[in-house]
Amino acid sequence: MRIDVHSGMNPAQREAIDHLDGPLLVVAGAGSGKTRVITHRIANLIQVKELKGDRILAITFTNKAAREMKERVHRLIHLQTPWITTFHSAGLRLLKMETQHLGMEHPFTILDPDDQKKLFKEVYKELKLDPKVVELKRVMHQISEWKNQLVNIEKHEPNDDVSVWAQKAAAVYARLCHERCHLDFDDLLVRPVRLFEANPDLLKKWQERFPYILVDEYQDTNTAQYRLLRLLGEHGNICATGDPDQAIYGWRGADISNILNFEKDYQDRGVRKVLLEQNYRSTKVILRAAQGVVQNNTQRENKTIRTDNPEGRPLTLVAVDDELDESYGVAAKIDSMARAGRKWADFAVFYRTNAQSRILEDGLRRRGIPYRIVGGLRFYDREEVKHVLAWLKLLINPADRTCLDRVANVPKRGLGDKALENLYQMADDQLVTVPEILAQDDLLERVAVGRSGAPLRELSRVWRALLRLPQQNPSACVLGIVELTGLEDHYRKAEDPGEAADRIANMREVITAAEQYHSTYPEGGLSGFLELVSLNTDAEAREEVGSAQDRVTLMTLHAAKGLEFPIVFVTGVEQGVFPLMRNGAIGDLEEERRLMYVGITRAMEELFLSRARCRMLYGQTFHNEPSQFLSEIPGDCFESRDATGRRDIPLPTSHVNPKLAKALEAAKGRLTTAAQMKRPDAVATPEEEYPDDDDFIEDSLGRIRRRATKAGPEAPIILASDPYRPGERVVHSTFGRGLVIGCRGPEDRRSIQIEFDRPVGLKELQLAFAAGKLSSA
DNA sequence: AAGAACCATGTTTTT
DNA sequence: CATGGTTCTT
Repeated sequence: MRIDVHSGMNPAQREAIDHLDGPLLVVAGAGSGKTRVITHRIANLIQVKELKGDRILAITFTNKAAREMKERVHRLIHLQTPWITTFHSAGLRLLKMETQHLGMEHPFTILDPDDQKKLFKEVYKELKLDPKVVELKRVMHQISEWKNQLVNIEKHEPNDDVSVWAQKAAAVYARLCHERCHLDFDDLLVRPVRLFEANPDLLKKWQERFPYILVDEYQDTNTAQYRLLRLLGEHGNICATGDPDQAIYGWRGADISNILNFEKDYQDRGVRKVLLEQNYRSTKVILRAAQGVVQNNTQRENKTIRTDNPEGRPLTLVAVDDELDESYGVAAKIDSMARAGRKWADFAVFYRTNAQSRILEDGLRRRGIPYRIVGGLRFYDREEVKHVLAWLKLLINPADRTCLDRVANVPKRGLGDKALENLYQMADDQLVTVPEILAQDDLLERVAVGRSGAPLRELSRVWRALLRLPQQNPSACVLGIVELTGLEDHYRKAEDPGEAADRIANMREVITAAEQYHSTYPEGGLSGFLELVSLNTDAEAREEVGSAQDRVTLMTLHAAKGLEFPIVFVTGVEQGVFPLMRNGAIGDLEEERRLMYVGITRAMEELFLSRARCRMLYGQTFHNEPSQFLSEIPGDCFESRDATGRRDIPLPTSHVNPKLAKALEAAKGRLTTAAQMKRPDAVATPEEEYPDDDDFIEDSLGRIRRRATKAGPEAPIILASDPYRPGERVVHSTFGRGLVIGCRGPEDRRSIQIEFDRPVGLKELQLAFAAGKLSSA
């Protein structure tokens, strides 16, 4: 039996979507059920065509989207094995199955962006290129761009300085990658294309392997992705969905003309096109706002979205003083709506750049609102986790010098650049890998001489212990690494006891992840686990498990695509921030505008937009005008209007200058909570919630300044052995009188922070040293 | 070789 | 401001 896609479709639309063979293009506005079309098609291919699930290739852009799609398909039909993945992990899987065509000596490992940068530093060294002459980033970016555009770099005619060097660097980089059996992210797309182009039989095999291909977010495909699809999808059974108005990845090479040319590309295969304009997600007001913004784009196919949903509550525009007020305001509003019965998970807070998230987090934390951040600093990007993974990679690929570099001297064993250089020299001379040297006594003894002898033998001991780990059991390997390499001990000794616990907990998380992987895929082994974590897919999955709890979601506007939330806050809606300007120029205004469109259309019921009049950005305060996009939203979308068409409606901010109020209150020696100050009419908020809200101090000139507000959960941890407590007055024989802020660091190297009276100011002293000079005041 | 202290430098968005 | 790189000191 066939599964119905959507009751709201007209017969023509339904006919086109029900027709499973041949090319189909679904151009659909936000919230119109694109993904639903794909998932239902997958289900129907399996049910109606009686196709085996693994003959279907369904591609999305983010791991999140892939996972959601999998879940949806699984709900529709319970047996399932389609390849539902991102382009990158599809490429990785394919390359792993065709490794022999890559001509590498060892199983390859994926270079994470951090290691990639380190590798480029080596490239620079080899080329004797000074990073001041040509920026590393630029060269890396240029090469990545070439790869994604499928440019033949060797034959490319460089047209400026950067590309001259990039071309040279690319050659060295490629050689190093080959020697060390590395693939980078771009390779995961490019190498399959190259393999298929060079090997028609192989291509044929994979074309037959996947007689049906489905692609979501086709507007975001870049040249390499497009080419891969053209090659694999030559049979014409390709279904693409997308929305040109949501093309937001131009900066990484996505080419909107791919979707615009779809019909032409598949003309001879009887291409069908369906336009879906019915929105099932948002209220009418929200859609009017979205439409109002996006229709200012000139490069755009005319398309409107409409909905049968109710008119809904008007949008709210909030103008606040600065980013701190913004975070308070957002948190206060969420808090009050939650008191009125909303779940935390109903809320999402969006921002243009990741840097904005920290203060918003602080605001939520201060009110004790549970939240989760999507993206940003990821689990697998943490140093301690990377160290663990580096050892894992080394077990798989002994040629991975990049990983060896990372961990050889962690914890400090006394292995410096010189010692490693000798080791590499030896490996090159003997045509062996470094791990082989470490595993063989005769080779080891030849290099373990002089000062680095003992450290090298220690490294060898570690490596030999690791070699005994059972590679078919990833969690045993991770556990072994954490314990045998000394990483655990190393981090236990970290300066800050809290940090030490965090890092060790993170490494334990990797063990748990490996355990989970092992129980789900018993055959996957170490390399299967690595495959998963290299693309961060696992981190996202666990993130998602955590979010089954009720939490507010924080994320960038980019990360928000494809999602929906009842209540959405778009923050930092200021000229310069959104649209983002750098060097005084907006990169691509129309793309920024599409990003705004994406943001607005995530909201199902209510939308709040906020802007700060001034905002601190890398140490400087900027005064920002309202975003131009605000004036593009029709005035009648807002709550009330004045002569200019709209009014900033102060949300939780009172008209009292908060700084002044704060200073006055502080002078009286009483604490005022943010809630009392900014929401005089609000439900009384217990003062205990903001015990450390005294974030204003008077500086030496008598001005009122905001103190760095790193308060909250990072409140100083007090040890029993600390001689003084925060808040105590002390006298120092040199610096005079002062107020103890707190103590920190491990017990044997504990330090004390004291705010000394003017003019000395804040100082941090080693307790061991300073104790004799301190006494209670 | 390791750590502290200094300076410079530059900032989207993601796989 | 925060990160990274460099130089200086031990």
